[in-house]
Amino acid sequence: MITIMHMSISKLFQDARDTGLAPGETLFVAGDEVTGIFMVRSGRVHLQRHTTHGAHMVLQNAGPGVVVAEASAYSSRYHCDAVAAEESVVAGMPKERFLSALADEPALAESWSALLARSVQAARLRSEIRSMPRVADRLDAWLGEGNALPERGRWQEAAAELGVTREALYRELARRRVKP
Amino acid sequence: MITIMHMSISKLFQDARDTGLAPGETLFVAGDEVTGIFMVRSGRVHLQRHTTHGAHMVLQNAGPGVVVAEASAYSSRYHCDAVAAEESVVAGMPKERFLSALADEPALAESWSALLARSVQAARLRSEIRSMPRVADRLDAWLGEGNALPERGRWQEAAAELGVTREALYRELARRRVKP
DNA sequence: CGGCGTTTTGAGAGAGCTCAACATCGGTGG
DNA sequence: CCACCGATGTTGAGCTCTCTCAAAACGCCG
Repeated sequence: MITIMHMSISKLFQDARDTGLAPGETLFVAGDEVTGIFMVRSGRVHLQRHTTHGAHMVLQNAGPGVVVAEASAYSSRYHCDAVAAEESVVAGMPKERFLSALADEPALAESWSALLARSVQAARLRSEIRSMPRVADRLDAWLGEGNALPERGRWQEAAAELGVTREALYRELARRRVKP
Repeated sequence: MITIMHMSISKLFQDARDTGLAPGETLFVAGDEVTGIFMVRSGRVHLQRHTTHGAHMVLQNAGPGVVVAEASAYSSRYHCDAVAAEESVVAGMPKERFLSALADEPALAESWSALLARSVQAARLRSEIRSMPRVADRLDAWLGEGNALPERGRWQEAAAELGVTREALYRELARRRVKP
């Protein structure tokens, strides 16, 4: 069932305009007007917000088939930044066209609602993970949710997603290597 | 506009069945089958999950007019517990009836999607708050978001919502009383 | 080889968590 | 009215853990 729902939203983006993104390239930043809705075709796009002193926190990790910043469809301006974590391609379509398509097709609207509902659960899970004080607990909960540690050279991204400093994650990983 | 969207979902619950909840009474627990959708009429219902050693964490603070566990509409079973934080009344309607009403009325479906979108933003904000290491920062961010400290006798609830221990919140409040 | 970014490791300080004692308040029942 | 009781608020001391600053060791690529 989930696959079917996923398919119908994907189909809506079939004839959308594709754009390539280089690693680190930004799709939009907080404050920008919301004119389009984007779906990741390949690669990975991070929805993030800046904290104090330059550090950034990941609020959504959008892989292939995932809509970036779903919640912005009903806002006039973005609340976060979106940047490509790697070489990516995103499909974009005008917000008005997207919303009218939902209004015309009830089945599509239901798929969209179900997708938003899963985003709510994902975001709540993230907040649950981040309220754990110990890095070890956060990592366990994150790994237990189907997430996997990225390849070497990208561990910092995992740290940002867990809401901890790089050093703290490195130490935890070292601790696990010697004493699992 | 927000008010209008809010109204239409509320109207859907006009002829729903009301149930009273005593303080501390549970509406449902994690694992229960999702048979109905609930909206808070009066009082306050907390959506929460148990952590280790009995402490609980608030994932949603549903006041009057707010739908409890919106994300569960597309799940077969609940992922969290819902308990009344105070004397409350909730309106419940069968899940099938709720979903078919959305399918029949496009305007209603759009309101529902917009409501889910706001829940996503709220949950993301919560995760942002909880990834702050200092209690003072969490409290500031929480207060800056329209939240207010509850009356005396319910400060622990605020602590649960901020994801900190009671003592930590008490100390921070004491710190602010003497040196604002 | 020489940068540049990532990974590793060290040391110190800060802040929350835990356990614990005690005060305060509200309600109950003798 | 007062003693008792439970829950909430308050404060203290110690521990643990992360954060911060800092300095290396790798690893990759021009």
